[in-house]
Amino acid sequence: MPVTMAQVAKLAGVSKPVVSKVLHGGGGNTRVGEETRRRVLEAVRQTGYRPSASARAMAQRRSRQVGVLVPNNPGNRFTHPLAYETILGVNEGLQAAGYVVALARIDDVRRDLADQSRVFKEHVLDGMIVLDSMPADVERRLEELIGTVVWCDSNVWREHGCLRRDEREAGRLAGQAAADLGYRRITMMTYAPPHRVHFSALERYEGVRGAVTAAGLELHEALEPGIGEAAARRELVRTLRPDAVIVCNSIYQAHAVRDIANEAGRVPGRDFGLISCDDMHQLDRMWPGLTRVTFDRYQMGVEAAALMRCVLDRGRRACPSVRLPCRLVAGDTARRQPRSAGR
Amino acid sequence: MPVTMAQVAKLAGVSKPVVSKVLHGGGGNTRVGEETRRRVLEAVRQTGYRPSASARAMAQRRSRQVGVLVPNNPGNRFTHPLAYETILGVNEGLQAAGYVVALARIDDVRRDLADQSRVFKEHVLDGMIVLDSMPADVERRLEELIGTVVWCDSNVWREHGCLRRDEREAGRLAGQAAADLGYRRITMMTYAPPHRVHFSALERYEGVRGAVTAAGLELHEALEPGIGEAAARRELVRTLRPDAVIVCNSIYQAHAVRDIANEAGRVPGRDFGLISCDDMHQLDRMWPGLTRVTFDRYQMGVEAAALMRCVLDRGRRACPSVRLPCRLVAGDTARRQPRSAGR
DNA sequence: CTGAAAGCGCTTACAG
DNA sequence: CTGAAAGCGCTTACAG
Repeated sequence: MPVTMAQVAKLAGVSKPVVSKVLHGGGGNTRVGEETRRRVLEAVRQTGYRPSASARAMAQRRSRQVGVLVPNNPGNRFTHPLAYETILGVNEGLQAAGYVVALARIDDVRRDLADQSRVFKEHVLDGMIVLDSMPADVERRLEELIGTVVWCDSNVWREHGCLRRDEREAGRLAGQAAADLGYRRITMMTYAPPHRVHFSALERYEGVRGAVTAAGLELHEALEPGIGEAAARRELVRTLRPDAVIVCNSIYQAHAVRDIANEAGRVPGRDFGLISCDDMHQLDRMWPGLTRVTFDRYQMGVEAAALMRCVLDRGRRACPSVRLPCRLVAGDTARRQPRSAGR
Repeated sequence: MPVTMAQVAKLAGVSKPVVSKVLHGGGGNTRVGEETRRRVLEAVRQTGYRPSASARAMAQRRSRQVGVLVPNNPGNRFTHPLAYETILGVNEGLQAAGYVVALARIDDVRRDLADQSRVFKEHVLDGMIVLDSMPADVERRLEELIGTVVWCDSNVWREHGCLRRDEREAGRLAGQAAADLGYRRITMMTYAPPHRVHFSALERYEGVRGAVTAAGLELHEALEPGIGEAAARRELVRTLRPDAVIVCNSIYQAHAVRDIANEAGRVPGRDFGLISCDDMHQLDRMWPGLTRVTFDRYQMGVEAAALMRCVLDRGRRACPSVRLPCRLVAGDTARRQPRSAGR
């Protein structure tokens, strides 16, 4: 049997409210005699008392628990691994404020109420941070189930309570770099669109295109070849030339392109240019030289946590949405091209 | 104000215990009249009632909440990204059994009680799944704070309640492959040891060495060059020959080696052999051709969840530790070598 | 099969 | 500055 507050109170020779005040100062009348406080803390120490979160939650009618909803498409149980960086940032930002972070996955929301996760079926969360985009019906459902939602890196974008990287700027930086370095042929890798396109793909594309056409160049497009698509892979290899640069949407795409190139004995930076609109942690070890737009996803998580606290403490209206900046990292997979015509 | 069980009971014209029984059947005397049950469910539907997790937790003295502890070394806030795969598996396995998964990070345990995370400071968890190894003092502390701990992919290994990949076998498979393919010079990449070496590094090394020496070959070793270490990188490149193979410990290391090679215009599979003892999700997109030992980390999470449920339901003694298998994926970064001497 | 009562361990007004 | 009481929303024996 764990130690209870009543036991601590008894040992300290005070009442429960006093113990409660000593442990969770703040609120209006926090004043407790110096001597009393000492006795209470000593009793806590002696007994090894640890409060019961559920009792507190019940009395206060708030769990001090925030959920993080991660995407989990049926058919791909492990979508969007980069979300983990953000999750850890969220954890840092929330736990520092006394919140516990609970994990939830998108499938949970879609199932019928009967076999839903407790995160949705019961009242467990004070709020939910949604990472990445969700199907529209899920988004609607969420706001009913959980009062307080913060949308992070999601297609949902409103005046308040949302958070995003400036994806258009990411695209612009990548496109600008391609043009500035003097590449003649700029190709952006695109995806075959899934059910619903993530806003970042559109924004990045617009950003790249804007910068490239502003430089008076044409933007080519190419679909990322699948693993088994030998013909498409060969086709891609054919476009790889020293004065051609591939602009990738994601880091996975960049890896895939390097792999396809390597397979044909080609190396980025030497045989063709390669720029990624996105980044990932550990890249400094895996591929430090990749020319890319970098962005601190962990920090995004920390900011999402701050936004959630704002919404929880001061209401949604008080918390304007945030757009986070990004910057270019010059690497060696895209290099300055020799001037073509006489200077 | 959320709907309460009392309101549901009133609307259905029954008492609270009846509602409780209808909603959470099981236990001894679950029998409720068919008509009564119908009325209750109808009332639940009409009111949109959702139980309060904390009230239930308090009455039952269990939170139905399990923590996942992830490593988070000071100085590297984002250690071990692969853990995310396991976390999602844990989530799947536990939420299906009605548990909520909470995240915790190692730093939380080390700090003084005063500013610890609530996950440790209060009673919030029924149990904790530890992913990866923790400093020894943390491990000791954990068992005091949380009664029920499951060790997953950790240096802690006992008769009961632990879970690991068979790392020795992973090394053996990699070493065996290197030898079988006919490479003359086999080099294993090692790390400069950190504070405390993860068991997998030792086991993999032993596995590789066993297989290589059994084949009558010598196992060379090399330290993974850091990013700035130009001399070491050149040195590594010098050892790259068509009849030489590099065996990497981790997937990050494999990427790093490929990067160093590419920098010098070398390509794995053509100019030298490359085998990884480890794998990661999304590799099928990033680097499908890498010859490697594969292992389903997500599944490990699912199994860790099962182990936790076992420990929670039937006690530690009833749950023997588990060692998970792995297998080789033949890729194209390591190829069969031409026979040297006459056949 | 169903209901009334007690209790889980806290916090929050409310008196002193 | 401190204590006694009521209440948070459930579940668990215990009677009927």
